[in-house]
Amino acid sequence: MNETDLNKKENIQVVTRFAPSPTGFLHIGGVRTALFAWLFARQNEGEFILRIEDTDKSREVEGSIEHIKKSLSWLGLDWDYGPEKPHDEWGSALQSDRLDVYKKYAKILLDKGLAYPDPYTAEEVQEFREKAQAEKRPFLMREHRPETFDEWDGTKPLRFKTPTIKRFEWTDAVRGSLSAGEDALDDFIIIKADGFPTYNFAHIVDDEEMAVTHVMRGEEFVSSTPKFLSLYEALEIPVPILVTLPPIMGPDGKKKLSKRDGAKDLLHYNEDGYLPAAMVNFLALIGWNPGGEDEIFSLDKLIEIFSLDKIQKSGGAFNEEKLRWMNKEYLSKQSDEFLVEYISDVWVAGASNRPDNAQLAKLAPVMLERVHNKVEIKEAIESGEYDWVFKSPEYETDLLKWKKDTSAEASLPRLEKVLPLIETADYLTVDTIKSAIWDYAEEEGRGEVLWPLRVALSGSERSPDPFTLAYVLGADEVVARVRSAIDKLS
RNA sequence: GGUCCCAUCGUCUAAUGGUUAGGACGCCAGGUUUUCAUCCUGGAAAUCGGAGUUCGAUUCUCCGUGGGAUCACCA
Repeated sequence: MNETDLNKKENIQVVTRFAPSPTGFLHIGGVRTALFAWLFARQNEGEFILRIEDTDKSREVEGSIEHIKKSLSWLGLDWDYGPEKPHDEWGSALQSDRLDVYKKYAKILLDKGLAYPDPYTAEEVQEFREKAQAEKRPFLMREHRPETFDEWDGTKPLRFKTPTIKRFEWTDAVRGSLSAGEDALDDFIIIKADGFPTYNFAHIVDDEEMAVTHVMRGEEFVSSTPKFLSLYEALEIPVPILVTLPPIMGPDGKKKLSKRDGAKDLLHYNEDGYLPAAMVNFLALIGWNPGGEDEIFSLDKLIEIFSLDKIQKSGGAFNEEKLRWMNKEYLSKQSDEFLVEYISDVWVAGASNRPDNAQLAKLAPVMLERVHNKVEIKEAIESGEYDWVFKSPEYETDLLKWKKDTSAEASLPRLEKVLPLIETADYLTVDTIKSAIWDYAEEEGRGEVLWPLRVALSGSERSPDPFTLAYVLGADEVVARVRSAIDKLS
């Protein structure tokens, strides 16, 4: 290879695609595939295509395309060509718009004598299948190839006539050298009776037309790769680089994550308060990792460090615990403004027990320290954990008893001492409140002073510290609550 | 069942012939200004089994075992 060739090789325009069928929402598994393909394209300053494989009208679900687009956009994955962005040369990225293209390629096979109309009815095919099973041998349609057939008029399915039955060996960017024998080869349908192509045919035609260089997909396609290879040969088109991604397994690690087994719509995670950056980071680390001990990567960083050779071969379980942790990591880096907005979303607008904006701003960092997502915030609110914000606490007098004391009454003189301190304190920040009380607390014993004060303000066994409570509540309310506690004990 | 693939703590993974097999999540314990939480420190926790190659296998080979994928006019 001379220098020119080398340069040419390096200058190859990388093109990847994500090609979902519009049969519903996208879940973690599908999106991870999209993420890897996108990362690779962006890293190589190539193109990323969103191709919609809508060749099965019966399975199509209304609104899926919009939903898929929303899901990718949420994560920050953009596409250069998609269902609404056709390409100047190859046209639409929606397969149902491309029927003529598939016919053109079918014609090539027909002309070569490498395709034939299937003469059998579905029932007859089923009989063949059952007979083969009864005889305990593999069912192969190519054994029923008709010797002669009419010209294809488009009313019957068109089958690929596998030219040579042989063993195929190929290289997968992740799995390395793979091979499969003759059993993996058969005459498969390329155009259905309704005129739509099958996946097996359409994706090969489109990848060629769209100049896709790297095909990234799940391992479910490995076993049909010999069929694809056979088609590439028949069509005389080059095989793109095949990249088999490991499956994402369900939480039990046994089965591939699927809608059937409860895989959630990606956008549910948005509603539940997961940050797109956290989700991207989490997804990137299932089935891939850069090798070091860092685990927190921004999208830009991922573009920089992503590499095909670090993709795992075996499947990885979807661990929601780790996602929660990841989300908290990202939450802790957000601005106060963001967090106020974040929490504000959870409280139903206009509800009576909703803190005002000033209170929310004070509350945000305190609440976020205790939760991983919006679901947990909602739970905390509903369980009354933040009732102290808007109503005077109700509690048993005995709760005012510090654990080292014998009775709650021991707290009385301490609260009486605290009252003037907290009354005249500066409510500018948590620290200014703290400094008004701290010396006394040190002198008397921290728990002795702070526990009853905290209970007086929150009425609860668990809560943020008393200084924070006071800061959120404000001087008037604090004084009233401490007085109320003193009354209880008197 | 045929074909193909995979195999390190419970989970995500690092280390590829030589390490006390490392990190993270989760779990447990201790500590940090009172409780909760945060934070810090520590701990328990893995190379599926058996042969072979080798001075030495987590790493290479083979055989088992286990798991997965696929065998559609679905993608």
